[in-house]
Amino acid sequence: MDYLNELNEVQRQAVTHIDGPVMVIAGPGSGKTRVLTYRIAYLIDSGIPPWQILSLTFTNKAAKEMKERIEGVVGRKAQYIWAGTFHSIFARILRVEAEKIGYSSNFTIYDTDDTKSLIASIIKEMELDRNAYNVGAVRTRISSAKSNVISPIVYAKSPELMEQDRQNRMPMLHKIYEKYVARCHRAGAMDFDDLLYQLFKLLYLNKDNVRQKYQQQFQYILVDEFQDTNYLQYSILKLLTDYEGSSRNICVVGDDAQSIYAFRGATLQNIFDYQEDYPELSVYKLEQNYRSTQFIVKAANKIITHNKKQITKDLWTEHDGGQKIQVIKAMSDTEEGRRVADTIVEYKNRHNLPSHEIAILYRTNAQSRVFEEYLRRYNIPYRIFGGLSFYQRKEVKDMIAYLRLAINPNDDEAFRRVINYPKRGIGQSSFDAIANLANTQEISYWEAMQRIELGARTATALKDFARIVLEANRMTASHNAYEVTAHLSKTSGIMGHLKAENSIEGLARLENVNALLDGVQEFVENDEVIEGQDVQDKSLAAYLQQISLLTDMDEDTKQTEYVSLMSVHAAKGLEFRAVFVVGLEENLFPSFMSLSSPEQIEEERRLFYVAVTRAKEMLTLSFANSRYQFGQMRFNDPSRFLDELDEEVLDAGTTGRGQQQGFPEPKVLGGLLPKPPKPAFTPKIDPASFKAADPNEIQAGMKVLHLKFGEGEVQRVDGERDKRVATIVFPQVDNPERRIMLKFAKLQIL
DNA sequence: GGGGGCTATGGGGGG
DNA sequence: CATAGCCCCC
Repeated sequence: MDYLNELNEVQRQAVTHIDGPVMVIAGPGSGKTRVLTYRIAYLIDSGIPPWQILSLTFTNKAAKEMKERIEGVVGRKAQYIWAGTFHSIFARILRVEAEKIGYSSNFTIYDTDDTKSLIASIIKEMELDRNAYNVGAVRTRISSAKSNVISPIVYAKSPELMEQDRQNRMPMLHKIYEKYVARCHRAGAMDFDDLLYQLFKLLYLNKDNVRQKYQQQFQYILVDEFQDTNYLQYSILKLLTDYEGSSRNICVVGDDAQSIYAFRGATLQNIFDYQEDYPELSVYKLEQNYRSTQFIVKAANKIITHNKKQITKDLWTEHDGGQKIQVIKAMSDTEEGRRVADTIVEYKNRHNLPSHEIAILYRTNAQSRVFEEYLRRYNIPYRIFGGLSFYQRKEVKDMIAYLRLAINPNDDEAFRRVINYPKRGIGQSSFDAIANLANTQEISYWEAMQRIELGARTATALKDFARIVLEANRMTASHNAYEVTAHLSKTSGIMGHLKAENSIEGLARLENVNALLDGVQEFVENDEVIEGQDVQDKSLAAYLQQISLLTDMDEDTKQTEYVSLMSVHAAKGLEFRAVFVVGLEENLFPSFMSLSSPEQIEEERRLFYVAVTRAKEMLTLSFANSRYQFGQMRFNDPSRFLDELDEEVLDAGTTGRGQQQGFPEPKVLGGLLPKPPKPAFTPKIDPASFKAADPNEIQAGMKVLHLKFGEGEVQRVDGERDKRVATIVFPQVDNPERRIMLKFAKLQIL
């Protein structure tokens, strides 16, 4: 347990206090991840079986990082820990227990677009006023009801909620909610909130004592970013830990000052309730900041004093001095883009700063465009996180809709999406007839389609469609995800349709579908053990489960040489040597949506606090006097947050009026940049001469050749038969030690 | 049933 | 400014 020496006194106490409820209040950069990791390592070293440990985070990336770090400390036992996001862990449990709450285990996960389109169709069917019933607003309302454990029945009985809806001119909202739930159920679908809500139901209803099963399973529970949990999540945690005879081993880690998700139901009330519900708890406060230099820490402390609602906490650092905070005052959004890019060039040249240590953080994703333009012009590689992800592109969603139908033909939203795509002669009126029958009989579109009687031509078209889906559905029993997807890409007509388009856009769409196919193939062929995933399962259902909870935030920001562009929300938990917080203007940051309420302004301020504390060494704040917003030129005042900073932390040279000029535009950048990005390693292997050995022959000590990782030496082999896993060191790749699932391995013995 | 063009509307952060 | 929904015509 040498790692205990790497901790300061408070951190060590938080790590070794493993019995009973604990709360860790962790300021930014105070070693929170380290505490969580070492705490789990310490639990395992104390003899707690790894499968009794449940560690919940908000992003897959945080979960993955934690597992990797734990594995570094305790070794491969780490893979048996239940570590993941609330949504992914709960989905995993729900797949097993679905029948106990009236679902089939192949349920679909509806994303926000599916939810919105379903709500839109319900509003239409109910013939409600489209102007009063805004789809987005209705969705938010339903989502927040679920997040507060309010069922449609309870909703309709609540005088407050009903009154609110009347005031918002949406008196029938409870009816929409009721229909929405029924429609999700008949389609065998759960939305993101359901992954929590249905798990709560499962535990609460306690059919076959399923609650006790998980209470006993999870003896030690850890929760990261506790300030971002909602009432529903807290209720689940209570069901799991607060019961007669419980050892109440729950440790929550959070920071009230970094609570930025109130808009999706997160509430600081959980922190206060936790202290009341677990009165015997111990609280540890981590206040020493190891991330940032003096001026940044000072600025952060100052920012948060402007909020009334906060748990008093004082961040301090041993890092003296450092660079003061720069301020860029630009005349326009274009100038802001240029000067930020100029400064990046300057940093790269003067401090030899690698791109992956630089981030541009903005309030809204729409701001990324100008920065993109200038970075591209200056030949600086960049990567945009967030915004429209790969899986949200139309052609990709169309293809995925077919995959979803193959697994769950009752998936109404997937059905609606592709019943007539590519065009097969099933128009609006035919679909309306199907939808009508489905609604009167309370069956899915798919079932309604089997029963409906329409004209001969339409009937044939429907039969063709049904055949495509059924064929793929039968394939799923015996074929892997790639085989079914490749098959469907042809039989659905999507590939042919895109090829026939013969335009540049069509070609790009075709490439995206091909990229999806490549992704599925990679999923199937991947022989490496990935923590938290069932590597044995190469089925289409397993693939869909994985991608439905994936966001492009989950990609590693540090692997390649890119400047990162992302929203402040997306940057939480990350750190960079140089950070640019841009668009610091009234109406933008703070957002115009939050100006009317003091609570929301405080949340914007916490968001600013999060942004500022991402920086390790260099922090630059920028704003523009004018910018294009909503399609027209707008003039915004500098953000109030700028005025709230002390002059002493700001670089006087950058705050004066005369400093409006940018750095001279660089001419040739190539030669000035530090070494070019290291290309990803690809072994030079001729696939024709490569002969994969029988996996059963692989033994420790052998020298082997792997198609992706090149030459390596087998360290050891664990497990038996289908579950044999080889640990192999490949000296030519970044993380040389890899764990390879032999069942799927393509290894040549040298 | 399919396609093109016009108008109205909304515009934030995300699993 | 981007997109959804609508109308109209083939």
